[in-house]
Amino acid sequence: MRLSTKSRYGLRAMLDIAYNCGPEPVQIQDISRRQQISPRYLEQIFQNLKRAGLLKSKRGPQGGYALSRKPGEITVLDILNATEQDVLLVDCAGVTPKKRRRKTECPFEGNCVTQTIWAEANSLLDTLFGSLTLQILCQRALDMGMEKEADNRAMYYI
Amino acid sequence: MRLSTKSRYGLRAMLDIAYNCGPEPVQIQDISRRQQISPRYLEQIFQNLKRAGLLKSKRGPQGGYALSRKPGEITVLDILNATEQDVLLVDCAGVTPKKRRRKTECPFEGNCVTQTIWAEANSLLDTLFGSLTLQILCQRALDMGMEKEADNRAMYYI
DNA sequence: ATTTACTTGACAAAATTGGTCTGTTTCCGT
DNA sequence: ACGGAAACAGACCAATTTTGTCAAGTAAAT
Repeated sequence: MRLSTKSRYGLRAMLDIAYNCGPEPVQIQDISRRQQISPRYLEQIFQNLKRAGLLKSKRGPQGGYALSRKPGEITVLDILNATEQDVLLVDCAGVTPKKRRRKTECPFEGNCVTQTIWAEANSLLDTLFGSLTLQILCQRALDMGMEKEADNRAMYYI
Repeated sequence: MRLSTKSRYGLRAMLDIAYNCGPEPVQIQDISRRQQISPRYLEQIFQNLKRAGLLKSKRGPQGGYALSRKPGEITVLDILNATEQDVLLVDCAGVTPKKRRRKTECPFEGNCVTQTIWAEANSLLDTLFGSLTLQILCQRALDMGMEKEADNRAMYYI
């Protein structure tokens, strides 16, 4: 019952972009440096986020990644869905798991009390994560006094 | 972010005991048969539950396991804590993980926005699971019309 | 053209999960 | 007292997942 690092890193990275950058694209390197995440691994995570339509990318010099929607329109749930392959606590509780794994079909399908519990837990988490947008997180970061690093890549070329 | 089978099986087994049996001990075999769980594996799970003080055992013939407290005094959270080694979604969000693993110390300890989110989620789950007792689950099972198998082991010796 | 950066996908070490097996200890009924 | 029924302890193992790394390409901008 642990979140994968992909999810944790993914959220950190997305928040980093929302917090530090405007609509212009940021390079992997920058995020990697600020968030202390291996650039290779970040690439991989960003692929997931891109496929999910949360990021858009631009190639070539001065390229990079940018949010494809406004921070207020991206929820933590969106990000988790993109990075976690099992968002649900338990297979049998959800209607449609992304991977139809179900190798061990539960023999008590339908009349299982414990199922109802896991379903409750899932819906609780969905509600929470679905209500948290990147905008809200940015606000919190501001309140916590997290310093904002201006997007001054040029600085490194002086 | 999935629950281990130990937790799921553990809860099913505990509910089974609470639902089907009185204070007299039940054998692994019976639960195994009713819940379709490998007896060997169940043994292992029951060790955890026993160490956590949720089950008491009796050896020898007519031995078995029984709840060590009343069903109203055992919560789902108790069971998860006993069977899951990581109840928390994320290491850095909890004060005291059972295993002090922390190999990858988070570089943003303390001033990390995402931490607050995981902490919120954890506390939400704790509240839910902590409020659900075996008694409540038994009631639900009754309401769902789950048939109760009387503890008639003698039946098999006719 | 060349530089820069994204893309794809193979590879792999390490941890975890899910489960079995062997043997030991304890206790009950006869 | 003794034989068997059960719990107990712990080693063991295969499969999967996680957490990455690496190399070789491909697209875009200058």
